[in-house]
Amino acid sequence: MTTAREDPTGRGAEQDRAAGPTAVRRSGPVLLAEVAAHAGVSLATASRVLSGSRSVGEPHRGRVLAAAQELRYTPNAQAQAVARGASNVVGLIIHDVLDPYFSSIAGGVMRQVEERELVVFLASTHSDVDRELEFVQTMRSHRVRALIICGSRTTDRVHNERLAHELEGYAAAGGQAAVISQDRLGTHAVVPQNRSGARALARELCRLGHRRFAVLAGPRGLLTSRDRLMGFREGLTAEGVDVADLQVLHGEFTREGGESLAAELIAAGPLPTCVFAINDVMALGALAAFRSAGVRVPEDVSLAGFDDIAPLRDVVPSLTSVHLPLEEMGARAAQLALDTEPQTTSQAVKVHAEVVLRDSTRRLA
Amino acid sequence: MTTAREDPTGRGAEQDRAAGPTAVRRSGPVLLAEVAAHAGVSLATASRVLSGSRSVGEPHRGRVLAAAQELRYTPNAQAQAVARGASNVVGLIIHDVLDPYFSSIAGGVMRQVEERELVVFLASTHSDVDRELEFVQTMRSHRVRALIICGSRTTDRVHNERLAHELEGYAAAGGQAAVISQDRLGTHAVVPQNRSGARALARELCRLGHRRFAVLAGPRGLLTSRDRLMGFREGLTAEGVDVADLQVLHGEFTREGGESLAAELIAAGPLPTCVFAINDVMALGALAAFRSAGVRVPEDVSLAGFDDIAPLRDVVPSLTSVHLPLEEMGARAAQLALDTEPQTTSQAVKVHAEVVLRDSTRRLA
DNA sequence: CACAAGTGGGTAAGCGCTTTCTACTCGGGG
DNA sequence: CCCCGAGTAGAAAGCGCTTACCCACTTGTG
Repeated sequence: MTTAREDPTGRGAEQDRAAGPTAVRRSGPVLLAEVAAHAGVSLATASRVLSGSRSVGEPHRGRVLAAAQELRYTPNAQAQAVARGASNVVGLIIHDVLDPYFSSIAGGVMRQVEERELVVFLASTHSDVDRELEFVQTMRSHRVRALIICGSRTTDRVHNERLAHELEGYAAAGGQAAVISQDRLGTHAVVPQNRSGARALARELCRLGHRRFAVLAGPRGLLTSRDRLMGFREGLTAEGVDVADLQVLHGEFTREGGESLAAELIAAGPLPTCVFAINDVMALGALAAFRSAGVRVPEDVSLAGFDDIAPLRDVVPSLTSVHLPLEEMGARAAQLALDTEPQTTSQAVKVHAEVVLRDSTRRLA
Repeated sequence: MTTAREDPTGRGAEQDRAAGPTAVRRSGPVLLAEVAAHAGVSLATASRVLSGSRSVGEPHRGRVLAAAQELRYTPNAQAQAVARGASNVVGLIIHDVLDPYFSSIAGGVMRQVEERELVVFLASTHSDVDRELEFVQTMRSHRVRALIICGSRTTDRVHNERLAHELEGYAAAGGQAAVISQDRLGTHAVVPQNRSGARALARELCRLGHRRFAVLAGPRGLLTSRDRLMGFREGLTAEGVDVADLQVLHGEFTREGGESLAAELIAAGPLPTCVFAINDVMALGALAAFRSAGVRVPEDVSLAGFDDIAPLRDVVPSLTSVHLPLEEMGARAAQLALDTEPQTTSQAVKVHAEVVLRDSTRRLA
């Protein structure tokens, strides 16, 4: 009784009387076994030639290479991963590719990944915590060798615990993870200095003569938003501004969020002299709202954002913001996850946030 | 020699009496075999419960689920793919995540992919044809069930043939591919009507009274650029404008490209009344160049772009462009690649390009 | 009450690779 | 002349999982 093992090509040994080149083509990808058969060597030898794991003598080596070429053989990466017990894929979880904040970070990650000849699994959560969790699972399932999660963390305790639990499982299985924005998940972390950046921004704005501020903040539970707001308050206090009458409006962390909050602000009555949108995307929305309401920036109101995203370059008036090296942050996170030895304790890299004053914030007379 | 291999649970094969604290934990992920052992059932049963491939009776079913939960089992997706002979990953090849044109398309693709509970491999070529080829190989290697390639195709014959060859191999192995921008690769295609869009744009601009134009075009070999230029020329001719003195400058297909071409244009002497940048990213660069040279848009020169990318919303003056439903194009490509039966002949979907006149192009007196 | 059809469990044969182990051929030193 | 590596090929045992196949056991039916 012939077992399939003895017929490496996967074709029937019996039916295939003329086992030569005219053999019936199986459908689907070409197998290593077919290459080996074509070259007249064993499976092991073919494997060794193609993956270069051991030297193979010249008569054989050339034949295998030729056969692979001729048959257009492409190794099955999944099978290789299973056999080797190690994959060469990296997971990247972001909120949304369409948001410049995330695409910049993704760009930085991609560069690092490409340098190492790995591939990346991209998943976007659209700010849904359940999807986030689900994706971490998926990534674990695919045994990604490194996992990078970026996107503002929340104060949602239940979710954070679940996530930490999941990441622990991932780490236990030998995976490396890096989170951008928060370092309380037991993984490596790249942490932008949101609080001190916002503090510095408040100081600069006060020095321009502003005293009456409004903040367009993100959802209450968002850490990034909370930290920046906190820093901003501290900065104001330090400059002697009474924080009691600081207007704080909470809304979505998006362009639309910024737009509608600004509209609210306009409708609410006398504008403050300066508005701080907690991130640039919201600032752009606010700018649009101001423009369509006939409120001039910076003549009627000054406007500042945070992140210094790329599209800011083309906006008039140029927007004051707090610069974060987004691509570099992505790259850094990738490095942490990729270049650290598995058993090392997790590292946290702080990223400086630098105030950049531009035309959207004017000096008060 | 490790005996642990022969006993997947890492515990005694018989009763679990010796288990407990002394159990030797293997490192790495939890295996299905461990779950099965923990639940006291066979590997097959555990597999059936977890993947739901066959009904399993209640005493066992519950035990397996509990064991999986307790041990935090996560199936090895790679091994599943190998065993099942089918993967659930989709490949997406773009030029650059940082370019809004591509990130929009990617957004559309992602949505479709997520709806189907698949994952995506993202690769960016940075406009390097060799990398493109390489990535197609990689994707083949990973046996992605669908592959979406987007990014302007070139006239480079050698490369196109290699690519077509590679894609043929991919298709032969049962893969589905869709290309955005060109339909000559034997795959499904989503083809924006670049030529007719540019033609319509030319007509509208002429109707605004413009006669003297300059085109900031991309690299000569780029099909997208070539088609748009051709359409623009046709449109001008149709409106009775002599194409002979149309200024055409070739440069990079990027913001910097647009910026330096515009600078060249300014330096070269008297400006035409209207400049057509072959895509929006270049238009934004041109706008910046004009601004810093003190050339007012649209007072001194009108400016139009193509694609209608998202960041255009925040630019002043609002930019005239030719709208392409980018996200939808990505979604459409994903659908073609994912919902078509393998043996069907490849389809080409044409995408209408709609002129949108805005403030950057003025009517001449 | 024998018999076909239907359930649900285990055994083991795969999936397409890698890698260990074994076997064999050579060239030299004792 | 034999024995000992060195070097290289092949057989086969994995990798972690799915599933065909088999069998013991219900049920329902004539």
